[in-house]
Amino acid sequence: MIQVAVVVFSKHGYTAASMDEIAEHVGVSKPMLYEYFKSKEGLLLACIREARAELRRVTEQAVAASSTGEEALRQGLLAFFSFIRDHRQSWSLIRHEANLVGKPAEELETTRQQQTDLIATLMGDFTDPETARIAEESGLLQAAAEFVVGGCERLAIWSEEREDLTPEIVAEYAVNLLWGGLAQIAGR
Amino acid sequence: MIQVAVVVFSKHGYTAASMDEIAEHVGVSKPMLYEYFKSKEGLLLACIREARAELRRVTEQAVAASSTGEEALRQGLLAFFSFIRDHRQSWSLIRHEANLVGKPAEELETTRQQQTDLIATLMGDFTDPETARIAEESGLLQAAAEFVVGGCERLAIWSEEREDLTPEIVAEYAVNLLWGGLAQIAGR
DNA sequence: GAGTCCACCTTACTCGAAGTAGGTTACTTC
DNA sequence: GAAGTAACCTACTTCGAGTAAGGTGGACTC
Repeated sequence: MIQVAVVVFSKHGYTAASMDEIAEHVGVSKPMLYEYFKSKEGLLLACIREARAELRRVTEQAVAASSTGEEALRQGLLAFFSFIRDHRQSWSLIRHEANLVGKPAEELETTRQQQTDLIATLMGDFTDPETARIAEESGLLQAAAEFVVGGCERLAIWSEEREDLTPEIVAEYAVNLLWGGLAQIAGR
Repeated sequence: MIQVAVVVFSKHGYTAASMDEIAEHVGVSKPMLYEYFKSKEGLLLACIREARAELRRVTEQAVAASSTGEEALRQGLLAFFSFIRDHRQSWSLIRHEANLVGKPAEELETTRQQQTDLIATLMGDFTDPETARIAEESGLLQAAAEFVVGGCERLAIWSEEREDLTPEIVAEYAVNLLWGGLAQIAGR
């Protein structure tokens, strides 16, 4: 049911997708959709929740299987970019979650926060304690995590239409950039 | 006229905003809006175009006034974060441009590309020629630019609800992260 | 085994907002 | 002053989100 909705939403976009169409594809009548998911927004929310949960699962798994900090970073990113490649529709929904405005989106913020928290603690783990404490207090750790997430999302969108780029290559780019910084690229 | 629309769109969100309301606030009738901007999407598009143009103006100006690469980076980011702080509504629209799905958004991609191109050439400028050539060929330069843009957007969203953070501080965070990389934070 | 309840599902509606048809005013041009 | 036209409005159509009210079948009571 949610799967069907994901397909329709990602095909036409949230606004253009009609509940009637979804209902028909599911093989059920419209009031049923409203029974299960309160509203059109509710349905979209459920879809996004599902997609995010799946994304979270694969990245956490990848991270957990790593030993060093740098490897965790690389594996996590690789899992992320691979997910994008293999689940375009889910990814499309996650990207467009901004269509939800106001209160209902707050629950999603929680999910997102979990994502950044994962990265933040990850970074905290492989940082020496004193530096980590300072970074944490200033909010720098959170900021860095947010930055990583945003950068990767954008990178994923960019790489979508470049078929010569495998998830491995993109993850490699991201790791290099992140780990070494621009100073390295600049050669200084 | 566009200004009014920006206010309404950013207040209720694209879907919830009604053309009637906008028309009334403007002091004109609905068909007029359709005369000038083809459709609701068209109106939103015009608003976003306007907002993006303004954003682009201030960042380019900041970059042009800088001499070294690192300073250009810092000043550009500062201009960006200041813009966000001072033009919440415009920023809100830019963030939600994803509401436009399909063809009309292509024109926006162009604008966005200009933004990343600016960053890419900027980075190319302060990189030694040989390194730059290699980076360019592999697409790394573009990738880095995309990453920067995405990271900053996310960072901007995050910093919006933290009033203790001035644009200066956030820009500083971003510069440090970008320039030095995570390795620096990790203390290794 | 007839009556009653209830979960599940449908058809057929309301209502609000996007988009449009066609008319009106007022101003320019010859 | 008639013809044309630009700018604008009122009043409509259309479409889709959300809902009301009713029907069907199975389980449960006595």
